[in-house]
Amino acid sequence: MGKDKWVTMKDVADLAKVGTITVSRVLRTPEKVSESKRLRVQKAIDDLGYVPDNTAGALSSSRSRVFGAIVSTIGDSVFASTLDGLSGTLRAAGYELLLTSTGYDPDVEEDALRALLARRPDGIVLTSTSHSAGTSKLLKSLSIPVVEIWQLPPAPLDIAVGFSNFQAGHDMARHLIDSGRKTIAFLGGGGLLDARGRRRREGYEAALHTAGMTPVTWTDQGQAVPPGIELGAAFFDECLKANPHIDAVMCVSDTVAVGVLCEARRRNLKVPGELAVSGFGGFDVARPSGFDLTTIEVPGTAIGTASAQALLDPDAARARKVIDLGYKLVVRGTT
Amino acid sequence: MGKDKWVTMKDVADLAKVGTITVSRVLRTPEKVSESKRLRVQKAIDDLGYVPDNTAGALSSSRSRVFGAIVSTIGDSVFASTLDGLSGTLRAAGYELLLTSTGYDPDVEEDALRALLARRPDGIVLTSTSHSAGTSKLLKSLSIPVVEIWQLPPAPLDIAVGFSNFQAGHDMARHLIDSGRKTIAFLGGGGLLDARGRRRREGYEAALHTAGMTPVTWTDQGQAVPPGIELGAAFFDECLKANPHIDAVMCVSDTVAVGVLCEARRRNLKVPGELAVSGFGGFDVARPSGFDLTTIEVPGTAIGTASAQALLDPDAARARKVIDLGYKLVVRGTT
DNA sequence: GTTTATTTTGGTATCGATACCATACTTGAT
DNA sequence: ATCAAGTATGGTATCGATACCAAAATAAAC
Repeated sequence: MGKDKWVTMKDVADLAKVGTITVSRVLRTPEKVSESKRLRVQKAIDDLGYVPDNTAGALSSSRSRVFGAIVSTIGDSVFASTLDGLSGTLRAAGYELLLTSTGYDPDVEEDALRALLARRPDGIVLTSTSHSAGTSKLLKSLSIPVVEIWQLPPAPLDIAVGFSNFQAGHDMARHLIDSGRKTIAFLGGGGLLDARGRRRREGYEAALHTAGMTPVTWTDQGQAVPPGIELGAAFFDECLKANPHIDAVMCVSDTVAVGVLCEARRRNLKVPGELAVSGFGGFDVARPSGFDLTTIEVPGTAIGTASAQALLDPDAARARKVIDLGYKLVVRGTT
Repeated sequence: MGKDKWVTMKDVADLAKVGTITVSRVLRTPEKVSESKRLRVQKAIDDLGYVPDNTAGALSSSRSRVFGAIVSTIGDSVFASTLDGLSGTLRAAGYELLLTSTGYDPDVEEDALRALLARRPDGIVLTSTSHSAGTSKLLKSLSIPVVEIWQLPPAPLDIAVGFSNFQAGHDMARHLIDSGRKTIAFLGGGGLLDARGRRRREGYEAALHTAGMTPVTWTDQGQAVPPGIELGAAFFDECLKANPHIDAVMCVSDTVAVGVLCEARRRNLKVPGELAVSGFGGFDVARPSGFDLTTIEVPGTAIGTASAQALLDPDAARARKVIDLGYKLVVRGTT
């Protein structure tokens, strides 16, 4: 076992023959310390292998230099790119990321938030935009920046970074309508758990409504996890039984779309001749699958870096309030 | 905006007419407090909306209830499942996870570690097993558990959780040899960055050597990121030019294997008739791709939960030192 | 050379919870 | 009724860094 004693700032100060506060300044605001002392202190730090204690610093300065993030799952590749962007940008600025996942259980969110707040973070990132009453109350009482990412909420609590799922769903539906499809179904996005998918579906419904068409949606209300490939195939199978003359399927995600495409291939349906298929995501399973899927590409990493900047400079971000990074409708071979 | 004042433990104690220490005990060791006082304190906590300050608690108890993790990238789906397992198990035990990514830059590791140690974590998880001299020195001087995950190192610093990449590479090569392949190439795993992939390749080389066969490896030494699908296809293309009579390709990852399979399809090579292809990973792109890929499945989530347990009960874990969770050779349609 | 502005430096109180020790209060046994 | 053993409770010092203010050193201005 190693030594249990940490070198303290006082040890460094004594060795360098300065006051502790000077050591503190060398680390935080080196430009305010004369060169000679700065070098002496730096040498003492190196010699002793001093590692500052931020828990103490956080207590006295009430700035923890930590940001908290609450995501549904880390494994969800959607958030993974965002987290990379976030963590990278924050680390470069000397901050750390405290990560909590709720595992798609909305009841966990408030608990997770309380646990996070106990660490007195300098800011919080949330990936969900609908919160329980307790959560909202808690968030509103905070004086730290709160950044809601991915889905742009109608009334952001503080700062929002993302894009409009509704608009994206609407655009994709328009694309299918404009390319002459007559019966367009929507698969997935039913669960209350996934507000983002639901908004996409609502965009789809609005577009069809405007065009005088009847929405056909197929979803498993009770799902506890986001639908996978198998589920996509099954949805499509059932959906086709109920509505045989469907000529386009808009999917809540690329994963579901790949399932549909597999099932379509099995049935020898010509894509896009007899059936158009679209996805959503643009960076997960679509490319490796080899299906040349029409999809909506979302700016995952950009959301990460933009929200990091919002956390680091909340006033600048608050001036904009809602930072819409848009998305890209990528038309490829399946429509 | 909002109020800037946090409710303190003293406020709760005053309202409940008890000492601060009793409030502390209600939160940490409720069984040591009489029922009447416990209820009174609990009510005061709820009424005031008290959120404890763990930064203060960490300072006085020198237990931060935070664990640190250093990963190469969060986005890498390989670690994502592990992180989910880790974070989930830790949160259930009342701990938080401080996450840092090095972005495949080994020089960053020591910096990241220092930054992490400044938060005085109760334990550390590392995804890399070869460390700089400075990093090793730092790690050895710690009295907290250090868990190295994924690749089992020959000499673990403290506790190791994972499986043997060498053994896995060896097994897969044996499988190809046993099924009668004569010229087996290995794609990828060359970069110094990816110690895990390199170990797989070394296992492959050992197996071929034992069988009296000549290894054919193809890799881009200078790569800064793990090879993707396109690179897999390109590797295979070049490799085939140099060695036309290859009848099996063992890939460092599923992603590379999918690239090879795409290229093989383009060239009308019969799989597995003319060419056998194997991957590694078992949970990322292989399934969605629709190729029925023979691969090695690795216990991603299990590594996460097992390392969480190791952090929470280091003494039990240290008794085993190395926790080998194994892997699964899954023979499917491509070999 | 003296005064004024500016920079550099250190002492001490403080942040909020917990450890440690001492005291008050139970309970059960004699 | 008394004492021992155990449990419940509170007072106070403490963790390590930073804020705040005051003092000292230096530079600039006349």
